[in-house]
Amino acid sequence: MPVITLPDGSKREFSAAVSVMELAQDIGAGLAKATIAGRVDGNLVDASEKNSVDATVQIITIKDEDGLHIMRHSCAHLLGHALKQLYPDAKMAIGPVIDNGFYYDIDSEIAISEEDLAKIEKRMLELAQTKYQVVKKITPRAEAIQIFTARKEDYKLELIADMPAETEFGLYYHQEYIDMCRGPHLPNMSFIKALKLTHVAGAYWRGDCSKKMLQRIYGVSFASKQGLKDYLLMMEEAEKRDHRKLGKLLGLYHFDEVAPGMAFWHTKGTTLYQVVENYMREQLAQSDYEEVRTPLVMDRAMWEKSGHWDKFKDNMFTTETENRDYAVKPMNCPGHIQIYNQHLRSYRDLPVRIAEFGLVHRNEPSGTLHGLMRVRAFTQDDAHIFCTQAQIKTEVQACIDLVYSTYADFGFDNIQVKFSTRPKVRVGSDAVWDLAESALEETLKDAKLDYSLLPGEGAFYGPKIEFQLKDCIGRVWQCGTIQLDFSMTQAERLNAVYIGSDNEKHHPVMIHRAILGSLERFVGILVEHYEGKFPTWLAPTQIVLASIAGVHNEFVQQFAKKLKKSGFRVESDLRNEKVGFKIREHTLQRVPYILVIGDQEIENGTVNVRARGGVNLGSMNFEDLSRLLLNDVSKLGRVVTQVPV
RNA sequence: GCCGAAAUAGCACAAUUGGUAGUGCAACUGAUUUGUAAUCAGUAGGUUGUAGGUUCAAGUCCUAUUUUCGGCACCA
Repeated sequence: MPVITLPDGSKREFSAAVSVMELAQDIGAGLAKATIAGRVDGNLVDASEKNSVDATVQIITIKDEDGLHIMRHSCAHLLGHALKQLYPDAKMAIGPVIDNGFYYDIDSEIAISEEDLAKIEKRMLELAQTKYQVVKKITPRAEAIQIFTARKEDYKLELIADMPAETEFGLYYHQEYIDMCRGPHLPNMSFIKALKLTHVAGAYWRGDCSKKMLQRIYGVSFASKQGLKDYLLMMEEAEKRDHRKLGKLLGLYHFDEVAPGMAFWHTKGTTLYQVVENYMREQLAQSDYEEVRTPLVMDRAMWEKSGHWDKFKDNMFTTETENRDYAVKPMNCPGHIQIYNQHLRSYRDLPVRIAEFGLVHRNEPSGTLHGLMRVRAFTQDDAHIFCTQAQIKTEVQACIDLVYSTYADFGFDNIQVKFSTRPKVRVGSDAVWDLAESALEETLKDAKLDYSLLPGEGAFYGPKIEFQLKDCIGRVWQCGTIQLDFSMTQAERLNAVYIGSDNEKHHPVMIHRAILGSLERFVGILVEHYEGKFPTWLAPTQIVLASIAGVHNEFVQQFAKKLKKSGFRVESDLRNEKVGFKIREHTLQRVPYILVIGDQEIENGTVNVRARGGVNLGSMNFEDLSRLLLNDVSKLGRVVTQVPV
């Protein structure tokens, strides 16, 4: 006699075990029709699952987040169902839910092309429209093995083999198609109304590059056709922000076959880059760093000693001359230790903070290159802080503070924090790693940051905190990082020392930190974040002066000269074109201010100010305009909502 | 690196079953002297990523290669 408590607190009593679906029918036919699954005492279950004891039950419909999730998961099954009809020899691996959608990994001799997706999608929708019922059968282990053996589903068998403790498995019957899953799933495929298979790509079985590469079919699905439409439109809009497209359109940088993964910065891109770099340089000065420059190429022996050669040589560019081997630096730390070691340090000198806008080269695998986000040559706003163990917390905290104030100035407020611990390939003893990890995590906790753990993702010399930002389509990129290193300074590595108050030699702890990370990547993120509509302090060209006719050109040039003298980045457009044409071009170039100058302005000694977004701020003289511009520049990127559109 | 796809004028794109490589913008020349998102006319621009091959004939088919794109693995 189960008593079921509903979320509103009301209770219903049943004479026998009752399923979620039966409960929904008891409440009303409409609800039953909308029922996807249930949450019984907090656990998600299929709508068909019987419950014989007292419980709290929530009915899940497509309107619930869980309902949408379940529907997407069932979409993966539907994909399997359709795919096996079209490609009977395909073997199904795994088909989980991801953000906005789902994928299924399959193994097939036949390569599925993007064109084939439309065909599969069509079959999926046809199958969904038959409104067939999904039947779940809890199946004993031996029988499940028998079923998948008969069906030649090798990957399902491997999954079963990897769960030796399980005695039974949930098999979902989609007409003739059978999939194995914990569930829950839709009771009926007609809930699926809006889906699209988006792309197909390779993916290693179980994410292991030593295993076979499967074909992964990605799809998205929504509760309504409008939801899908909105999503596709949003993606289309997001792709317009792509820094590779905008970089070309705005004349910021380009890439060339002669140097794959290395940017050619054009003058406007260079300006943007320098504004970012100089901003950071100012922060360094305020935070008591000393800036240095170290060689790009250093003797291979030094890299062997530092541990880089052993752990990192596959990613290093090398060169050789006069029978001596060199490597191009992939990191700045060894160079900074050379500078640290140039004189004997006292404990009174610590912490020593050595910073460099360090150009590093890393021979990244060809398949990883991605615009400015993943390159082979990039400049880190790098620094190494040499300190005592007692100083770690204060120094790490200062770095965290610098990350947050910097990101706020650039207009970012959505920052993901990750804490990465010891990787398989590493230097240093476990005792040292214990020390480093706990020191870093403790600071992270004290800073009250919301972070997630990435076990095994640390640097080879120490654990790290990562600060990640998202690109236009939601891909996450690591930018800032703080890494704790007890190893590199040891005698057997690069042997950095200081004399302690006990008059003995000690090895300092080294904190590796970058705030922006790579200047290249950070600029790429900035381009996408602002869609090229940079706040005035960052805009490569801040002001364009447009003359109406040739007779106005002299005044324009004088006015432009005055603005330049005041430190603004100014262009004059004196071309023999209509002012509408000029405005269109500079609007497309996302210039924050366009100054229009004709007879009226010259007569009054003013300029007519058109702000980005088409707002006419009226005519003003040089002093008023300077005040306006200075005020705008001083805001940096902090007030995101006030960026002109 | 792995799987799949793509590469045509400075840029964005066309080019039937293999049959004379085009259009728009940009560039250049001329006219126009212009008031807040495109003035008009004309001219020029290409070994179709590179290297081979098949064919009477290749942008199109085949092979190799480079780069790019989407993922995967990697990411100090």
